[in-house]
Amino acid sequence: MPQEERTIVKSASAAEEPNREDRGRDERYNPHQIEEKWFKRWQQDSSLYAAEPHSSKPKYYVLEMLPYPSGALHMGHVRNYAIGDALARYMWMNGYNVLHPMGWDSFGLPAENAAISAKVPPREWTLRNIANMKAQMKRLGFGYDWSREITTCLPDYYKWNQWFFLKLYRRGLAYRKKSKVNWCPKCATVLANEQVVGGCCWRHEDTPVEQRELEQWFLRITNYADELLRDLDRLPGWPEKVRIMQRNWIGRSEGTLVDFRLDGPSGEKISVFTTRVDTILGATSVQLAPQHTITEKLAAADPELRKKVDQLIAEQAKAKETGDIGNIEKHGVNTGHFAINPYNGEKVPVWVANYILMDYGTGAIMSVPAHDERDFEFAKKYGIEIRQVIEPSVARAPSPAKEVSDKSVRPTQSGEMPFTTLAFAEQKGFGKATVTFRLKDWGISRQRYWGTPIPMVYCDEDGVVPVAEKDLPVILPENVEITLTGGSPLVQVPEFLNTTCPKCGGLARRETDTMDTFVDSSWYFYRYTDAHNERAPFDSKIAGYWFGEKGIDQYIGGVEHAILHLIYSRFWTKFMRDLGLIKNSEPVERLFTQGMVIKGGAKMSKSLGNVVAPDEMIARFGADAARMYSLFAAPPDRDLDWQESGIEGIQRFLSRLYRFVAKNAHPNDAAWNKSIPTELSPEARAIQRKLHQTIKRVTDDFQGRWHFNTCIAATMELVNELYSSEIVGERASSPAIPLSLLADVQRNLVLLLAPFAPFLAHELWEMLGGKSSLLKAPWPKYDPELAKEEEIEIPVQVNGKLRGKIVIAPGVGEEEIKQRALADEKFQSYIAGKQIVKVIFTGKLVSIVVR
RNA sequence: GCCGGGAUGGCGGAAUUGGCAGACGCGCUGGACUUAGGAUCCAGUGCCGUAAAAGGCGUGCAGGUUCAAGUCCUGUUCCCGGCACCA
Repeated sequence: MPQEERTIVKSASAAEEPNREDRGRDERYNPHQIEEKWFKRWQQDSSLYAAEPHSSKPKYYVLEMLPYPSGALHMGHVRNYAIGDALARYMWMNGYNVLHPMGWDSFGLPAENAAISAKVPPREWTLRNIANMKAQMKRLGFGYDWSREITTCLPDYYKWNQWFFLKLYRRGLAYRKKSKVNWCPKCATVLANEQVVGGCCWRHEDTPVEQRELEQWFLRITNYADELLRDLDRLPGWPEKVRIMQRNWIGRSEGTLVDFRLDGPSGEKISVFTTRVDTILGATSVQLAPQHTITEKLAAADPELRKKVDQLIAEQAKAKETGDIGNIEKHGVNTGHFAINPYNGEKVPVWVANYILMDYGTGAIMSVPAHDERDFEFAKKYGIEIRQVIEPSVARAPSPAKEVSDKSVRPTQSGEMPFTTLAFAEQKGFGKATVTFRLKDWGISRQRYWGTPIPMVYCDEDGVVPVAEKDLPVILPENVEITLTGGSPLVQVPEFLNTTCPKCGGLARRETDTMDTFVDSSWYFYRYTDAHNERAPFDSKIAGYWFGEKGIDQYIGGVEHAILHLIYSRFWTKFMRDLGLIKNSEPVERLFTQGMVIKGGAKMSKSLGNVVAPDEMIARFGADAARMYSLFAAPPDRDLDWQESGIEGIQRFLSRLYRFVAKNAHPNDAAWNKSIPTELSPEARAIQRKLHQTIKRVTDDFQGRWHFNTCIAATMELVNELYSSEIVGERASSPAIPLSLLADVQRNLVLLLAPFAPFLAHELWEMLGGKSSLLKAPWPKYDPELAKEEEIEIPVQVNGKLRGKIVIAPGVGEEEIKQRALADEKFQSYIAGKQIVKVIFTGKLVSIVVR
């Protein structure tokens, strides 16, 4: 690592103190030297972070989301992995058998883009990036079990994607359908609806998505829609925020499908979905999405209408583009045709409107202006009749009752009608109760090279035929030219394309589409448990051990994956359960979503020029400081504003700690390992008390709230106390404290910091004479007796205002405390001559109320 | 527009159950050490006020409940994230 050596030299010279004898070189904290030393040692022992296959210890599976190997880690990764690593180390120290793996989500478009721009084959580019990022992770000291590393773009992994696909196909959960798909002209590929951001490609945010019709493979995630929804209630370890987002994404809605008919010789059906079939007599128009098939037909015969519809489509696209579809200025056009209300035979006008979305429900609605605000707004704008048919009318709309026309049906109470109207519809056969979901089937076909080949074959004789399991994997060919033109590059590879039919042995074509990379990440965490299995994706027993009944103990990642990745993973888990591979129904018991790393209030981005590179931070401050700062600057669930001066502060703290231990470690002294005397001087006792209070605070904040920032702050306080103490700090000429206590304080302090700054902690542990490995040294315990204060300050309020404090010994009774407060001279000016209404003591504070 | 989260000193943040607002870090000010300090150590640092005190004000804004509110309630503004006019 020549680059790092250079920085070591640089930083050493920057802090150089030529020929100063008063401070030995040993006392200066040199993170690069320390980190290099431990880096080398840890390199030599691959079993260090390995999970035990058979263990009497309780298991703990801690997982961070695997990265896409884009080339280098960014600060968001560092933060994510610093959180996970701190937790893994904490659990190791608490005696758990910890599984803490890492891998690479290594299929995907950027590799193809790199192939085009840099002329590097995707595989080579990807593997090079992986090597670089893996080195960065090791340099940062993250404790992963690399023997379980998975790389999704390699055949030993993607073979099982194909295997799963065949299972899905056999169960009818994978199917082909022709459908309009989102087409990104830049990627020259199809995007899932979920991958469209504001009408634009999620990767090319300024490229509007076009619509094309293609034959696609879909996975029937909707078969699991109800279960995916229901089980959200069984995930108390997930942030409420994420559960709500998923609930909204699934979007279950109970209502009625009603068939209107187009008035005219064709009498075509117009199905509408409504949750308020009880208002159907108030329907005064039917509204179609601009892309509706009936819209298309009517427009085909009417050039004027065609023009207007095209404009509506353009408006809708524009609104989607700006992400403002929810706020679209409503426009519509009257087709001049009518639809027949099946309930009363009434003819109502058929409109086409820009706010009706083709991809929700049936793409058509009945418009009931008196009982729906949006319909009301539209009707007012275009002068469509508003007819109230039930009580009450639309909430908050300005009294539409006034505009009820002569044709009003007598209003009934809301809720009276749905049952009878629905029953009537079902009896007459023009409507039925329906549950719709917003969730759509998962389109996984990609017209890309760098992905898992879909293991299907097209034969002129036998049609669509699955590849035989024994012939897996279908290997992705190498040396493929990537072009930007549409269609999959695999079409251009005859050796791949041309094959034989598994059924008849005749000539056949392979499927040239590859799979969405969300397939890879939907089940990767099971593979970690048994990463080298060649006969199955994983062994059920082994996965069963690590997943238990509830899944991964703790999953940590960015909130941006709250919906897609996490809902696909949940679906895949349920599917694998139904296959009999696993017992758990959910993949993740506890989920943690960390905040973003920002700089100057803005997301880090190349265009803003505010990107902070981890390598640079490591070079300047060391890995420990970089990791620790990312935990200190904010609680982990909040956004973190990266401040250079902040990480300098952390480095200062680590230096302070290092110097203290360098000066106060005396492991060869006979008194060092003796037991701590029970009788201590008040000064020594104060240090001991602070230590035990610190252990309590760090443990509580780590365990309960994950507020690593306050954990670290607590250890800072302890170090400050040590420095300012009269008996050990700089002020003390020689330590006037029992060496055994001095040893105890330092050892515990180092243990408390081990999850956050592993390099320095190991170095100091060694300096303190630690023999066993720090990694699995037991987490410190505090003694509540030793943590107890000897005197307690009780604040005293008079009429709600703080007026001073009294000092009491622990154990003094409530009455005495009240009396002491009332009698105290300090408060006489506030209470003398006034009537004391009451005195409150709550255990923390005395409150005197006077009149 | 809907859903979710947030707003606390000059800055990042702390305050875990309604009980001392501002822990810890940064920055700033002063001092010590020093040829030097951008190293290190010590002290101070919410705002107004004062020679110093006393005193007053203070958690986006306006109200409310309470002996007591950053924390609970009602209303409201702004910022961030997500989204779906979802019928």
